[in-house]
Amino acid sequence: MPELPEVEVVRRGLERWVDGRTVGEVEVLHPRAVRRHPAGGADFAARLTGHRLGTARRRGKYLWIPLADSGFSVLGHLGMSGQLLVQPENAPDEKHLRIRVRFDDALGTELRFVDQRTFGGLSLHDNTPDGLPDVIAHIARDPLDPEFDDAAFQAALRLRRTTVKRALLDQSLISGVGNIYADEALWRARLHYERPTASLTRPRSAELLGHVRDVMNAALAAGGTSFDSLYVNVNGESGYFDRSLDAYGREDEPCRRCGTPMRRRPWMNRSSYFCPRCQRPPRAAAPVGVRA
DNA sequence: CCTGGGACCTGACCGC
DNA sequence: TGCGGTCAGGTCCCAG
Repeated sequence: MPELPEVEVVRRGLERWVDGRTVGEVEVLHPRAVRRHPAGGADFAARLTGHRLGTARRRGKYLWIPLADSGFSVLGHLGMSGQLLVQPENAPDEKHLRIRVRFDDALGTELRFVDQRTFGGLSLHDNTPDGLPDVIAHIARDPLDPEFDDAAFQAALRLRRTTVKRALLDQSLISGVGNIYADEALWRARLHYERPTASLTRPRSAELLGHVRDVMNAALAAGGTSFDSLYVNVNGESGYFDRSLDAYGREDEPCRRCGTPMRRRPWMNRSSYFCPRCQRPPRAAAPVGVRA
């Protein structure tokens, strides 16, 4: 479930609570939680034990902790329902506790990976020369990365033969955007989710990118978006940006700009929320790829 | 190559 | 009360 702002909130929690600590013992309680670690749970636990954790980093929705004394990292993805929690050692196990990391110190807390739907997980990977776990080399920089290349993104967008929301969710083009913030940015930009990317002018795509950044920064300032206790920071607390959403989840409620009831449309096994007046569907165009 | 559709999971909720 | 259908914030893999 979590998108970039929620993952960043978690990263900051890790930076504060586990930075510099040495791993004492690792328990893998569900094999799916380490399915991206091909050598399996026992290998994951053995290779992680004894290492000192460095400062947590993030690209898009991926998080990783470089090991301070080695050339590899613990990579994490929260999937749809994953949580990384720093809990007192004596706190009862969560129902969906999948991995426990104890530390070799006297602070009395441990790191827990909890995940109801098991789409997320942890794994160990060698770092590339630029300090990125090798398996996420294909993930694009995210829009809050100072080195994100706006011009390259806009150019790539125009070359795609797809629709704008699909492009926003394509993590190899721009990372960190998920279903909520895609709908929010499109609403702010007054763009329908099915607008062909090739029809976006440079000013339009620049404006859209600006809205993506604005909505993510605003969500970050509110501690992220959360509708229930499924998404929380490392201390188990929810963010409150859900109160500021303009599009996502607002079916039949009035558009905050024009008052027209918002609509929900099934879209790629999920939903798209939009204002039918502010975000007009694209006119049926000539089939893409047809030449005169 | 690129694009779109389905698979992978558990649980909550709704109507019958 | 139970049952079946739908929905949920993501990513990967494969067919075309």
